Amino acid sequence: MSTRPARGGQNPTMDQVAEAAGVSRATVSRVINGAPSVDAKIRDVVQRAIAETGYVPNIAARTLVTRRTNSVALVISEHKRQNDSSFLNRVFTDPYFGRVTAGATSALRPHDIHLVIIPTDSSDHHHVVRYLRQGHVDGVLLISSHEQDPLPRQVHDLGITAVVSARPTSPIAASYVDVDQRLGAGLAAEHLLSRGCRTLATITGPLDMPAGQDRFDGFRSYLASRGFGEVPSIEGDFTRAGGEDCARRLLADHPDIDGLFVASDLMSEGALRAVQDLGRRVPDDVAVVGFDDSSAALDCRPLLTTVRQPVEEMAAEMAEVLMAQIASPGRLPRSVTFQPTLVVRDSA
Amino acid sequence: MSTRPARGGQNPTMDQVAEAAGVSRATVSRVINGAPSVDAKIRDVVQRAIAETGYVPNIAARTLVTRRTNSVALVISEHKRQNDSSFLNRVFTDPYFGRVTAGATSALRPHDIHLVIIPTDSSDHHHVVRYLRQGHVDGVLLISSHEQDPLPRQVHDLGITAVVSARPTSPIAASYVDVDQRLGAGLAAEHLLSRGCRTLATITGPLDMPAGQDRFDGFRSYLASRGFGEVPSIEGDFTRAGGEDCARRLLADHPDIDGLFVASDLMSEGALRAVQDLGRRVPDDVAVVGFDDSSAALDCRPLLTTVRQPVEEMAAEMAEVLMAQIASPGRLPRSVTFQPTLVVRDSA
DNA sequence: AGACGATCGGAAAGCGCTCTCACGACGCTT
DNA sequence: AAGCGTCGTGAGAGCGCTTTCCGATCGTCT
Repeated sequence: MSTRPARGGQNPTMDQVAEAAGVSRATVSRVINGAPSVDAKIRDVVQRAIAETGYVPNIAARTLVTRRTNSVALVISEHKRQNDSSFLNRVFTDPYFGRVTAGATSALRPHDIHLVIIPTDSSDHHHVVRYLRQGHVDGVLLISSHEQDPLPRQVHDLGITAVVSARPTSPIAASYVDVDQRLGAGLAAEHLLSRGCRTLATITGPLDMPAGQDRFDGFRSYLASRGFGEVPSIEGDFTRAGGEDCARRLLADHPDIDGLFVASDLMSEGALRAVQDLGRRVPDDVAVVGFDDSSAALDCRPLLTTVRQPVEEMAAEMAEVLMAQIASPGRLPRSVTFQPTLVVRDSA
Repeated sequence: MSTRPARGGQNPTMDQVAEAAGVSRATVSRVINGAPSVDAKIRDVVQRAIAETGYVPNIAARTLVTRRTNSVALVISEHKRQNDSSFLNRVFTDPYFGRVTAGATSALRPHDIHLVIIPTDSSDHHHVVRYLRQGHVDGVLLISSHEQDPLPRQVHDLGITAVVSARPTSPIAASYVDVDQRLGAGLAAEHLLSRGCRTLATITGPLDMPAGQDRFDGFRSYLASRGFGEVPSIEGDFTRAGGEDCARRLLADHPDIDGLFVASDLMSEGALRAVQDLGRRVPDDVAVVGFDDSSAALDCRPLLTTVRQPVEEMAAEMAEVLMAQIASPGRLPRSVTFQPTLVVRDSA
């Protein structure tokens, strides 16, 4: 910190370190990259020189020759809805993305790989694509939740190394990590049934998202397998306010509901509020099961019983798969599916 | 999209474009960088060649010579609290950061500058510092809300071009953008008084954050200037759950409160719920004024009257100042202060 | 018609790094 | 003692781009 670089405020280069240490540039490079074949004494001298000069490698130069940037992008591709001033508000308001970031970071950190977070909506895709093509990153973790999203296909066609957050809806040969959504929804249904609920209903996610669709299907098929017919349902939007609104309407139309499966914790939080505002007790009058097990589940009163999606682990796995893919480009794509679990708390 | 690059899957280089267009590499470079002295016909030919080959400039090579990356970092430096499994959860749960991102992006986009979002807590600072020193970005937008945060000073000492989100607590010569916090709190106090409230109280932000401290001070000084003495206060944590808890305790100790200033919208949301759970009507029994005017204000019932902080505009201004600083490195640091305004809705 | 300036394209030098290759020194075998 | 392999180091090419410097070409003025 004391010794500031020479060269008119510019950072010192490897040549200067080499000169200071009395060795060649190649040796400095070897020390920095941890090559094993460097004499211990020389390594010390070089390291001292590095410290003295305050040398930091210039990654542009390094990237130019290694073709590795040691960073990967986390692209959060969201769909812009109407009456949604900024999709960034949604991204920065839903705990899901924080969990993804945390999980990915934890896997990447040990390998000294940086995570570049890039939220994007459809108006923005070409910017992102350009960014990716310019070689800023070695690969992409692509969080794409919308069925119609063209980004996964684009990224794939461009030959950009990527791992997607869910099974792609169009048949492209890409690696992805997912949770068994249908199983999770079945778990919720089973639990509601087992605690004696007989008049079930569900607030689904947006049905143009695979996650919304699959959870809805999973819920219905489980009930069908147990001899139940169709149950009331209403399509939500994965937001707190939306959940509240849906619950209110659902209960207005079907006052006898005693068990409710809500396809996300955030919506559950709103739903819980509506149910209780309407004078019903939770879980005695209406039992509620959410989906996610995010921090929102703990913000609920009563505490939310919910289907746990191991988002952090899934994101970490995505990162692992991506790193493997980057290391061996010829590698065949593969998919990993995680099993959800039921977390029983107070709401059901 | 049809013509895939040659060179064994590698991206095409400028040389290949030059050959395809029948010109020299220099001319291709000029076309790409919009140099004025290129003949229109030649420019067309080159552009066609670029399209045909699917050429995308390699930014590592470009950065190496220009010493510009055309991206800036948005470093969100948060303090890790106890009982906080992941600080990322806070970052991705508070609408504030989405607004910052949106504002910065809008200013940067026209200049084709990328925003690299980097959330960090104290355990992580050296990673971030290394990232910044390696030259990944041309400058930094530093969102640092905590008084003790060493990052602003570190960044400054390292000579990294940066703009900070609030007046630095230690006296360093850095550019910053801020809102007049005290004025905003005064606005809230004035409004409560003007609508007839006489027994005021406040839920503050964390008092180790300048924002928390200043809003508290501003509120008290305004009241003092109107002849009021000390009012009940309780320190919150800028979270929804914290706000609810604080309101509950405040009202338990001081049942006669009829006007409440809550130092953030997120806390207001919780406080509003607590107040109403306790059987008080809002605003008739207790009037509530928040601070931020974020999306949370519209999630409140009743809709929240709040002090608007123009976060998007502030972030955009930060980006502008940063770009100016990058363009002319010798430029003296400057600060810009925005004025808050009162947004009257239904809660007060 | 000649000369001069303006305009435009090309050659080539590097930006800072990695990594292959060559080479000297040393220790071992035969 | 001569030959061989091994280890540690240095020299140098080259990654893909920008940019300066020059030369060529054109138009214009006297």
